[in-house]
Formats: sequence, structure tokens, C-alpha cells
Amino acid sequence: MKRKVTIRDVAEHVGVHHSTVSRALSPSKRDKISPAVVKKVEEAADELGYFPNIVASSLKQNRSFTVGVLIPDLTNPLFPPMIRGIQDTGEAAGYTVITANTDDEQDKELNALRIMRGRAIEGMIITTARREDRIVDECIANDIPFVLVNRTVDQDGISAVIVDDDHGVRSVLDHLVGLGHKRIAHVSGPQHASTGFGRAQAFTQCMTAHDLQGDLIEPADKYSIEEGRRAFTRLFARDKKLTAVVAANDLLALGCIDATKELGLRVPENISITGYDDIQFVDRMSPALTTVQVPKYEMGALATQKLLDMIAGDDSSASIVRMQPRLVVRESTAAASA
Amino acid sequence: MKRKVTIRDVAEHVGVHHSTVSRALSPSKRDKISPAVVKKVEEAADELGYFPNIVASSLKQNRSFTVGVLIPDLTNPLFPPMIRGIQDTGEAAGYTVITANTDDEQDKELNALRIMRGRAIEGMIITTARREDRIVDECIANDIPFVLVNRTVDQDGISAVIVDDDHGVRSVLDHLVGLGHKRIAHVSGPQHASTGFGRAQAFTQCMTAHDLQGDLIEPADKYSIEEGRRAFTRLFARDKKLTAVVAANDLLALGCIDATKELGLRVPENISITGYDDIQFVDRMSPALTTVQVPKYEMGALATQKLLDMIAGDDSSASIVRMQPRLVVRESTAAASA
DNA sequence: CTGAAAGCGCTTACAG
DNA sequence: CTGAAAGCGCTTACAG
Repeated sequence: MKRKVTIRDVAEHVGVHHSTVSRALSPSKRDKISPAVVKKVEEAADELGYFPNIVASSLKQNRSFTVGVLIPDLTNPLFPPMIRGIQDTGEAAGYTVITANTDDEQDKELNALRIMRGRAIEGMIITTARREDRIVDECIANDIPFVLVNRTVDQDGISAVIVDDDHGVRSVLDHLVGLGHKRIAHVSGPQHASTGFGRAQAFTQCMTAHDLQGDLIEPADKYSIEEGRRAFTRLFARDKKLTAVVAANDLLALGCIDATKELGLRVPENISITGYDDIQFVDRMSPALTTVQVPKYEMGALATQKLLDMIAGDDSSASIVRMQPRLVVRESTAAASA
Repeated sequence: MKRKVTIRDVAEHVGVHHSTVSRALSPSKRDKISPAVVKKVEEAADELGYFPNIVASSLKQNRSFTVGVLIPDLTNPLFPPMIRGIQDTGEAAGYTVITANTDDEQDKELNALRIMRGRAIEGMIITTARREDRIVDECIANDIPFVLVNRTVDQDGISAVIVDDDHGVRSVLDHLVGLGHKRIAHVSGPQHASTGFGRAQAFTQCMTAHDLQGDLIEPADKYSIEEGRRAFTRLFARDKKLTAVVAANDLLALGCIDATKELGLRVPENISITGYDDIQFVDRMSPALTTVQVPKYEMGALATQKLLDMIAGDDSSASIVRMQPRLVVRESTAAASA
């Protein structure tokens, strides 16, 4: 590689000290330098193709301008928009984001955190939290600022941006009950995740509020299409008369739909199915999925802003932001069959 | 945050010079230090909770164990699997990958490259190449190793992992012609991208080989659903008798399908439509898309392996790998209507 | 095998 | 407003 242009090259070119160049190029220190010099420095920097060595700057300032992100799997469509929100917000503030796929395995999570600490990340965005989470504990123990997204932990005093699942599940159930459904089941997500746990709780409560039986719940171990397929199959074996299924997320709902096809059922004619998240393209499927739309990009963006504020010391208070999701009615739900 | 333990703290604790600690902790230099000292240093490092400051190490060595990746947009479903292939391969070799979304804008590409160079990336994976590409030029000018993925440039002597579009387009046209289609149009992708250009060329050639008119081509400026919709609308205004459309990628094909619905046409009864890439969930749409399946994960993984070899100096030869795509016939194509 | 020194490219407290 | 100096935490060529 060619030798890089440094601040000293620029200084020499302009005929000032390199510290002057540093100040002229720093937005916050620029006002201490005469406009004429600033101009000359900027021109020289442009001409020479100078750009700062962030590694050197990091070392000196003891800041890395890097944040780490933990996600289960990038190819799960829930995450790309979230990551985009995180990246856009981070980059706008001069931060670089490093993301790691953990496949929901603890070993991978721990390993990723180690690597990130070696890179002196200034904070973490965590989308992989279990209700009791070792990564969260490690961050606390090591004074690493972090914000949880989508999934939160049971303990208090942490910051998170999550979805108001009571609201989301209630809107689904109001819709279904309004359509005349009574025998409604739930395919729940992993109970170690706050989403799986919270939605199942909300399901039971809302069913009870509607004076319906809220215990027809079949658990899925993972948020995946395959697990959804299996859960529906078990559900149908338990109760052939159910007319609607509330799945804990879209992937699970897609699996349920697959299972209905195998069983010769039609959606929504014989059975209504709902999802949660509104991931990309579920609006184009056959049938288009009725689901709860979650503001993925915004959650990522908001969490990152919070994290940056924490890092800057502008905000030390823990806060839980609960985003309001919105029911989107499409083709997978219809009036209950007789 | 707590003050970090440095190499000097460890040195003091053991009673040696800090350079000795550095050597004792470096796998490649360890053999120059007496085993007894190595042991004492390791114990002290453990006891004090020392882990190396990679930022300082990077600055000194001018190596970062980081590679940069340029993609247009993470929320375009073509990219998550590719990125996963890149990350998995990079991480297995101890590298961290930084990705930037450029939205296909030159300014953002240049800016991202700057930031990455500031972070001393050791190489680049580029999925955003135009046929003449400034980023590629900059990488060459600055001796930054790079590998292109999916899209390549016109010039020789670079390394890339791309798709064999002659093969892909031919398999689509053979399928369509076998179904009795004669009036076949092409919605082409951006001509500044090798994919858009190459697929359009292949289209014309294959049509000619089938003794058919290969000039019914309507260009799309971007790979997006909306552009596909517009292109199809223009196409149909030009020729109401066409019976099949080969879109340059899946997003464009989805736009075409949207347009057919607006125009009161049915797919595949009135018109057949094909995509390219086989992005997630096009198999579940209505109609399920007939498309060309591209090995996205493998392309990312292969390109990264090549890049790592180049960085290690094990492989300085430029090479173009052309992956063989595979036609997947689903519901959006059928026999030509009379 | 180990130490002492120099330096990677920046930033910033201290002078003037 | 600008300069000169010190130093962030490492690595490594040079001595011994």
C-alpha cells in the first residue's frame, strides 16, 4: 500500500504546525482557528486526499467510535430493517457498527462480546436477550453501556426499546373476536424470550377478558417456519374445531399456513391465521398475512440514539420505550366458519 | 468505564520490561522468550484481567484484521445471505467485517471507503460495482486488495465472484420457448451494472439463437419493484401481444406482476413472468415466481476466502469465478396463450 | 533471551 | 489564534 497522507503532510503543505491542522479539521475546535487558515487547510486536505486515521484518533481519545450489535441471524427478515436503523443512526454520529450473528447460541454470544470488547466498542445494541441473559450481566459488570431491542430482560434498571405486546395481541384478538371466532389458539414463541413470554401472557389475559378459553397454547422452541408447522400440527391434533390461530410471529404463522395445506385446510375459509412483526413480503404471499406491524427501522434507530446519548453521558437514566404496533388486516383472516 | 489494564501494568507486576510482555503474549514472538517468563506473564495477564488494546496494536502494525463490505441496501433481500457468507468466512479467520449501505450513490460509496480506510481495513468486498467504478479505481490506486461480488467491472485483472448470466438467461428462455412463447420481452436492469448489461446482452443473443426478435427491451433505472412496475407498463403500451417477460431480477419481476394486476392481466394465464436471483419468499408469493436461483451465501463466502488469501499474500492472481445458477420453475410461467 | 528507544497518527493542555 | 511538546498502548529493529 502507498503511504497514507497524514496530518503532517497537510501541515507542511500549508506551512503551519500539524496541531493547527488537527484543530482546523475538527468541527468542535475549528472556531479557535482563523477562517483564512481553516480555508487553506481544508483546500490542502482536499488536494492531497487527506482523510483522518480513525485508529490513531481512537487511541489518543481512548474512544473507538464503534458500537457492537448482537442479532440471531441476518437472514431472518426481521433484522435487516432494524440493523439499517442502527447503522444509519450510528453512522450519522460518526460511529461504525459491528454486527455479529449468534444463532441464538450462548457460546457465540459470549465469543462475539469478547471480540467486540477487544475492539473497544463503546456500547452494545442487543436484540438477542433472554429473560435472564448472561450478556446483559457481563455488560453491567464491565460498565459497558447497552440498549436492548425487541427483546428485554426480566430485571429492572436497563434500557430497552420494545413492542407493546399487550396492545398488539389485543388488537389481533379484538379483530378475530369481531369476526366471530371463539375457539382461538396460540402458537407461542420461546418462553425464554420476553416476546414469546409476553405475547403468550397477553393472549391468555385478552381471551379471558373476552370470556373465552385462553389455554389452547402450543409452544414453539424457536421462531422458525418449521417450528410453526410442527406446532400447528400438534394443535390440530389436540383440537380439530379451532377456527383461528394467533402465532407469536410471522415465521411461525407461515409454518402454520404450511401445515394447514398439508392437512387439507384452507386459510382463511376454514381457519384464520395471524402473524406478528410484518416482515417483508408477507403482504405478497398467498394468502397475504394478517399481522401486527412493528416499526423495525425506528426501533433500531431509537435504541441507537439512546445508546449514543448514554455514551455521551447525556443520558444516564434507564428507560423502556414501548412502541405501539398496528394491526394490518389482509387475507389470512375471515369470518369464523360455522 | 474503569481504567483499562495495559501491557505496562502487566510488566510492572512481573518485573520485566513491557516489550517482553508484548513478546510473551504474541503467538509468533513467544518463542524468543524463556518459558518461565512467558508463564509468569500469562499468569499476571490473567490475574489483572488484561486483554490487548487492538486499536493500539492496529495503529502500530498498520493492520486491523478488518475487512470492509459495500452493499447497496441491507433491506434488499439479495444481500443478507451474501453478507452472512462474508461474515461467517471472515470471522472464522479472525477478521471483523464492517458493512456500509451505499444506496447505489457514489457519494456514499466514496465516503464509506474513506471511513473504512481510516479504520485501516485490510481489504474490501464490493457488491456495488458499476462497469466503470470509482471505488475499484481507488482501491487499485491505493493497493487495497478487493474482490467483487455479483457485479463486476469491464476492465481486466480484477478478482470477482459472479453469476454466469449467459447460462442463467439461456435456461429461462429455453423454458419459455419450450412453453410456446415467441413474443418475449425483457425488462433490463441498470446498464451501468454488469448484471443489467450482461443479462440484456444474453437476452438478445439467446432470442436470436431461437430465431426470435430480441429487441423488445425496456430498461429500468434501478433494481426495484417500482421501476419494474413502470417498465412493464411502458412495455405493454408498446406491444399488447407479448406473452412473456424476462425481468433482470426478482424485484423487477414483482413490479411487473403488480403492473399486470393493475392492467387486468393474469399471470401466468395471460402472460408469463420470470425473475432472477431467487430471493427469500418469492416461492411463497402469489403467483410463486419462476426464477433463476443464485448461490448468494456461497458467493459471499467464496469471495471472502479469496480476499483473505490475497491479504495473506497466498494468492496474487486475479480470477473471475462464474457461479452456475439454476432455473427454478414455479407458478408465474405457463404455456403461451393463443 | 531481554531491555531501551523510537514511533504509528493523532489530540490537547500549556504557553505565548 | 498558533506552536511545541507530550503521550495514547502497542510493536519491533537494534543492541547487548
